[in-house]
Parts: sequence; C-alpha cells; structure tokens
Amino acid sequence: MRGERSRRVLEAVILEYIKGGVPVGSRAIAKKYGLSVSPATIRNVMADLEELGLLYQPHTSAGRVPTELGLRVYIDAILKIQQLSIADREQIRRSYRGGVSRVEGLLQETSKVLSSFSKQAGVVLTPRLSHTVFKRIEFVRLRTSMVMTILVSQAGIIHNTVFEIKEDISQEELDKYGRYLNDMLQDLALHQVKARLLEEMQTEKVLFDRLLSKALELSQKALQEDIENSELYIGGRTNLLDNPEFADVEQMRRIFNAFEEKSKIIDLLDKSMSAGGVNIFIGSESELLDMESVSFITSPYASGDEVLGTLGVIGPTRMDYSRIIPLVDYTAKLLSKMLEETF
Amino acid sequence: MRGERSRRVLEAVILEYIKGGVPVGSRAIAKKYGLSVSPATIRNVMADLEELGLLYQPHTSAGRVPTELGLRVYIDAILKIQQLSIADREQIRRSYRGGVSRVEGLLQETSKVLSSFSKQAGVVLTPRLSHTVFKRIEFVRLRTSMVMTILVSQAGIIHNTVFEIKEDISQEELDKYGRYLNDMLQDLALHQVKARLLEEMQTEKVLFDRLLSKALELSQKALQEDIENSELYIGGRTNLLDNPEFADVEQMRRIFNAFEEKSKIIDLLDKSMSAGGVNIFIGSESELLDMESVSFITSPYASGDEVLGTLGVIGPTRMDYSRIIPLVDYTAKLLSKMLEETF
DNA sequence: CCTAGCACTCGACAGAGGCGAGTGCTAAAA
DNA sequence: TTTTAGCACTCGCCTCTGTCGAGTGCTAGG
Repeated sequence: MRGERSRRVLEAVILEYIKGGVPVGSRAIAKKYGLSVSPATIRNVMADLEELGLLYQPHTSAGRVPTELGLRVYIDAILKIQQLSIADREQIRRSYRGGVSRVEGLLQETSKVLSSFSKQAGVVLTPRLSHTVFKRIEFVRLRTSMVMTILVSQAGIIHNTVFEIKEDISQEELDKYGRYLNDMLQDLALHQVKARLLEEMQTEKVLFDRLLSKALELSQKALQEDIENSELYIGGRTNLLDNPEFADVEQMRRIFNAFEEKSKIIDLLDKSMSAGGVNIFIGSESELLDMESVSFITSPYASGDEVLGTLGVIGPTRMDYSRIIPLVDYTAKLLSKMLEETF
Repeated sequence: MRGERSRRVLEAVILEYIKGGVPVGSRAIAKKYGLSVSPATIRNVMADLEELGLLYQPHTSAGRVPTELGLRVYIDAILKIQQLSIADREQIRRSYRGGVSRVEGLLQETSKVLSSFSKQAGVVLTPRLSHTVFKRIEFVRLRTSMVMTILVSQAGIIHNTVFEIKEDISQEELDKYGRYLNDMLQDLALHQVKARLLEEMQTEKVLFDRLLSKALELSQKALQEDIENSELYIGGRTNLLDNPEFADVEQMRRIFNAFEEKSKIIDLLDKSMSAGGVNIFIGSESELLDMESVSFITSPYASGDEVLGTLGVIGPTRMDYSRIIPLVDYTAKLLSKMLEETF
C-alpha cells in the first residue's frame, strides 16, 4: 500500500461493500468517489491491493471484496472513529426511560438497545458473581430439610441456590446464621469469601460452636455452586436475518447454534473483558467460532473500578464499523454509569 | 367421512406426510399401508376427503396434503395417544441428573429436554409470581436511599426489585420491616397480599406507628412491579431450521420474531394454562400468531394443587404428534413432581 | 504514469424441452 | 354398485442452452 491513493481506493471499496454487500467494481468507485482518475487506473490499484491480500476477487470477472486483512487495515489505519452524535446519544439514553428496577432487566434492556441501534444482534455478558463484592446472604427454609440461599452482591446481582440438608433447621436458626455471616463477610470480594470461610472453619472457636460450624457449612454449599458462570443476554437475533450474506441457511444455522450454545460466545466475551476499551474481532480472528463472515465488536463495562462484564454487537464482517464502534463504546460507558449510580 | 376406509386413508396420508413432508400420492398409500385396494380406489376416497376439506391439493397433478381440519380430525378422532415408552421416560428423567439447584435452572433445563426429545423448539412459561404463595420478603440496603426487595414464593420462585426511597433507612430497620411483614403475610397467595396490605394500611394502629406504615409502603412498592409477568424459556430454536418447510426464509423470520417478541407466545401459553391437560393448536387455530404451518402442543404444570405455568413444544404443523403429545404430557407431570418434591 | 479501447470471462437469467409423479375419467370386471 | 385397469393429461422440476451485462486484464498510445 504505497500511497494515499491506494488508501482511498481501499476505503472506497470497503464503504461501498458495506453499503451494498456485493462485490464492487472499478467503475462504481471511479464515479462515486472523488478520485479523478479513470476506472482503468482504479483497476491497477485494485490489482495491487489484491496482491497485498487486502482485497479478493470471488471470480475472474467480478468486482472486489475486502478480505479480513483488508478490513483490519481499514479499521486500524484508515477509519477515524468519531463520537456518536448528540442526537444518537440522547436517543439511547431515552431507551432506558421507564425505569429499570433490576440489574437483570437493565442488562437485558441494554442488549436490546445495542441491537436496535446497530441493526445487528446485541449481547451482554452478565457479571460473574465471583468478581463482585459480597453484600448479603440470606437463608430461607422452604420445607423440611430444604434450604434456599440468596446471595446479593454489592452491584445488585442476586443469585439463589436450593439444596437439601441432612437435618432440618428452623427458620429462626437460619436467620441467626445469616446475621453471623453477614457480619463476617461484609465487603469481601466473593472469590475471597471462599478462602475466608475455609480459614474460619479452622479456628478452634468454631469447632466448639455448632452454630458457627453449621453456618459455615451451609454457605460453603451455596458458594460451590456456579458463581463462576455468566449468563448471556442476546437481543435482536432476527436482525441478522436481514443480512443478505446469511440468506444461505447453513451460515444462519451456525450462528444461531452459537446463540443457543452460548458458551463459545461467553468465552470470547470473557477473554475480551480484561482488555480495556473497544475490541474488534473480524471473521476468523475470533478463532473460537468457526465462522467466517461474522464480526464482534465488544467493550467491557464496569461499576466503580471493578470490571463487571462485557457487551457488544455481533454482525456480519460487512457491518458499519464507523457507526457501531462508537455505539458500543458509548453504551458500555452509559451502562457503567447507570450501574454505578443505582446499585 | 363415511367409513373405516376413509379414516384409514386419512391416517395414511397424514403419517406419510409427517414422515416425508411432501404431498403424498395414491400409489404410495396403496403400497405401504395394508389397504388391499388399488391406487384408483384410493384416489376416489381421497377426492371425497378433499371435498370434505380434510385434504388439499397444492396443484392439479400433485399428491395430497392434510389441511388443518384434516389434522384436527386425525388428532381428535383417529390418533390413539400412547404412553411414552419406558426407555424414553427413563432417558428424560436422566436428563435431569446432575442436580438442579434453582427453579430457573430447572425450567430452563426442561425447555431443553422438550426440544431435544421432540427435535423441535421447547418452551416453558415461568410461574407468574402473582399466582404463587408468599414465603418471604427481605429488604437489603444497597446504598444511601437505595433498597432492594427480594420476594420468595413458596414454590421457590424469587424476584427482586430495586428502588429509591426518599429518606435513607438503615439495614437494621429494614430487617425489622422484614420480620414484621414475614409474620403478617405468611401463607397468603400473592395476589391476596396486595389487598391485605391495603387493608392493613387502613388500620388505626398503623397510622400511629411509623415503623409499620413505612414497612407497608415499601412492600407496596415492591409489589406494584411486574409480578404479573412471566418469563419464557425457549430451547432448541435451531431445531426448527431443520424442517424443510422453513427453508423459506420469510416463514423463519416470522417465527424467530415471535421468539424474540415473546409476548404473543406468552399470551397463548397463558391462555392454555387454565385448560387442564394437553392442548393442541394447529396452524391458524392459535390465532395470535399469523402463522400458518406452525403448531403448538402445550400442557400446564403445577406444584401441589396450584397451577404454576405452561410448557410445550412448537413445531411445524407437520410434526410427529403421536410422539410429542405424550412427551409434553409426561414432561409436564415430571416437572410438577420435581417442583413439588424439591421446593 | 495514466487512460482509452478491446477481447475475454463468468455469473445471472430466461426460455425450451424432457421426465416423472400423480391425477381424473371411462369402461370393463367383480 | 363397487372396484380396478388403462390412458390421456397436467404440471412442477430439472437440465440445457443462449443471451446479457458487469467487470476484468492487457496493450498501445497520450
């Protein structure tokens, strides 16, 4: 990619391809973009770009299509990421009106916002419980020998587990356990809680106090459950059906399977959680999913200074990066702010 | 439908159509089904059935396809519903091994079981909170003026709401409210709780007791939230992609939109909740969705004697009713039993 | 180094023809 | 009266063919 012109041509091909979804030819570019050169010249440039692996020709007499590498170069070197327009921001904020009274609802709503503004699928990974800070634990006796544990984190995430215990325990006693544990575990990160419990169980004092040992045992049980797992909210799956490249049913099935399976997407989002800021995976870059032609744009969100989860947009490689990148960025920040203010 | 033979022919057409998905001709039936008559005779019978509106001919020289009415007659008058085989039951029960420690998980798992055994989409409507019996209420102070309410029903359903209050309240005080309300509301159905709260608020005693009035006010707030709403778990969406009749993308989009929207399906399931036993909606019978060629098979599930929700299978009208009806029936009963035993 | 011109390639589309499954009708057999 | 065999007919599906047009690469001239 020697010069300015090459860059202009690459950009033009990509923009045109994003708009239309079909291979773009030299004439279209010569006409629509202010490059005052003839199609033939464009063709030469295109041939160069193809040699560099940035463009690709589906068949001899078709126009050019950007390769993954081409898109990567475009995003890294050419695209100037703008801010979201004031109007857009306002409209996004307005989507949240009407109150969100539960974290789950807020996150789910966010996946919808992402999808409706991107016209693609929006995803939000819920916080892992283990990454949050302990707020409260509560035991409820459901029936003989059946106890429900409710765990609340500082960020307002709530998690419950039901299990059977050997001998029945009255609600009053359970309440006592709760009070004891709530004192002890206050303000600990959840992954520290486990260690703390074990530690505490070693104390001599506990060995002689049935109350304490029982309480510790119960909370252990509650914690070995899936506090490591995240949920995944997906909004706007059907938007993907509008993309012509998925007219092919096989592609569609692949991606919907991934939505159903979830674990692969969760892994991907999880991975990009630690890397701050907006992340972009183009096509096979995501590795996890054997899906060409699907891109991810993700960004972590946080509350205070603890990173909670990741959100993002899933769409065809051919999506409007210039709009969606700032969208994801802004939404992540907005969500972080809301979580911080409310919970 | 005069005689036994007509019935046999109708059955044969439907079975064959369910198997293959393509219009079935007279010869195929004469051969495969033990009707010892010639194709010509079958043709006459088929013509009669067509006149009755039970069969339908896509075009002049094609085989016959059952109409909705035909399927309805088949299901009501011809199909003998058998029990699920012991092996199948055993396998279904085995799907639940590995413990289910939350109602949500149990219901979600059930939607997967339904889908994987039917090779169609499985749905489970979660209990409406308002239909369940009060078990416990708990207030957690998240931060200044922010309170989370956790509501637990006897069936183990759990619901939380976060809201802002005018003046800050300490956790100790919130705990007091909780204890007071837990005593007062024990064993009331949730839809009665609201009434009871209002009633209580009229009491003179309350007017002079700030504690009580505050507690009542808070719980009011928690209850005006969406306790009327149900969630919907959908499993195995992608199974539907394997049905040849949905190769047409437009159909697919419709149904996936309904999955995304959910409310229409929820309404339908809600409606069939009160009608006990297995319900079947064939094609346009469901009215709610403008979807020809989609059938629902549903059954309510319960815990003890309170009906909690509905589960079912969604598939093409051309699905294997003889297998799926008992599947839905059995699954509903099994789920009911598990809910009853555990929660 | 750029551009005009030209021959060439290849997918998309439309029309023609053959195939085969399935029908309805009629007349003969049971 | 009911069933069956036979036959002509219909119609969707597939394949083949030819045309069209977009787009290319190459070459020669500005």
